[in-house]
Amino acid sequence: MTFTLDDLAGSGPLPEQDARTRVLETAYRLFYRHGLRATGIDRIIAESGVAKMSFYRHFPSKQALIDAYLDLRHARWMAWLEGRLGGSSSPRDGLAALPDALDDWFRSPGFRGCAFINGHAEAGSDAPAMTVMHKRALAARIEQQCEDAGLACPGDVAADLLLAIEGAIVRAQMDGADAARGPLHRLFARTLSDAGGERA
Amino acid sequence: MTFTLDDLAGSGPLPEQDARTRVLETAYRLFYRHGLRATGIDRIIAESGVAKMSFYRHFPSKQALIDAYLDLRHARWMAWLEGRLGGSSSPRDGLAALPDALDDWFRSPGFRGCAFINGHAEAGSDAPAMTVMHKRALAARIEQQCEDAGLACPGDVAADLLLAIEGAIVRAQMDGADAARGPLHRLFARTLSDAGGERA
DNA sequence: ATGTTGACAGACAGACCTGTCTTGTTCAAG
DNA sequence: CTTGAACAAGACAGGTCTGTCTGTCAACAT
Repeated sequence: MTFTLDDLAGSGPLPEQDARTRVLETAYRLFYRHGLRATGIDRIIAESGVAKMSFYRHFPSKQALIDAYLDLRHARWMAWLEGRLGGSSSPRDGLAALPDALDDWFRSPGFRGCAFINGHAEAGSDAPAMTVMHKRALAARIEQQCEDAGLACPGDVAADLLLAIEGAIVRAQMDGADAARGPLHRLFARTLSDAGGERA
Repeated sequence: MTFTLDDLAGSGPLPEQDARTRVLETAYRLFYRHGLRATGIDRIIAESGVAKMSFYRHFPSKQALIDAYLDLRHARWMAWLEGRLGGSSSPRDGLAALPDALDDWFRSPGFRGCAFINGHAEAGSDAPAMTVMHKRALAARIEQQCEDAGLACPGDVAADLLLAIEGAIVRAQMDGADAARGPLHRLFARTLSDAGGERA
């Protein structure tokens, strides 16, 4: 399944959900759209239609909510990647389909870059464990896909692709999806070509 | 000249400088190290040894100081790039020398990513003009270097290199310089090779 | 000598942010 | 029916943030 990543939380949370879910979904939307520091507890509480004490019953602090948000973001992002990677017939085609998948993401209405890159940038000099963890997991997943595809030097290829992915996310965030599309496709084609597959 | 980018403001500002310079240099160091929102006016004032009214005489608001900081950062970064780009004998060698230059930056003590990517991430949904401007200027400079080097499709090559540069900065920031070094060199080599030069 | 200019020191206001507490309501299990 | 858990609404405290204001001082030009 290939649901979009940022649309699904675009509208307000359903009032049918329980308090914790409403808070988390509202935080998911506001944290991603406006940033961690710029989003105050009061706004999350107001927009999720929840009492302050209900919030603090489920999340002992704002930091706990941020952690839960990043956990959820990680789970959804990896599930989205899995859907896009596994949608092709072969592991190598799955890798080759990544640029188009990312391009779809870049053009989705609520796109505002990678939540973990943004979170890391906001965190300043203190190291946020979750953001690094997400990138490590992504790197491991890409490398596994390279191994499954039988590419030469899967570690190097995965590192190259990952660097291109990060660059494309940043380019799309700052200069629009069109600025990332061409370079990302070319860099992927060259890297996969060098790794032993046929050139597109 | 190839001065480092983040070291020079590592120690406190010299008390001999005038108030505006001391404020700006302190902001340069604190904004980059801890982020824009996390750095309060009071701290900048205290660490620069300046009166609050002196600060507000030179900068009408915190946003004005942020703008001045980004201006200074842009000027210094482009000057650094110019020194690294022009240090080689030919324009093409200048491009080929970029991965090593960036690697030096990634390993410099105060490195914490690109100030403009970080600033853009902090700004949230409102568009900060300065951050986009910096990337446009960088793109134009790289493209000009590609033209000077006589490469085929200089626009495409410059876009590819720029995407690799952004990716390397993010990878180095989140996972260390070693995570960026190999992929950046390989992506540069492949791109320059495809553009008509000899392969390293 | 006197006025001007720039700077230092710090109090202060108003807004915002996190987190605690109080009060009242709903609803379901015992 | 009673009891207790989850929840809504909102006051409150303590801190921090930006930006304004009042004084004081030293250098310097007229």
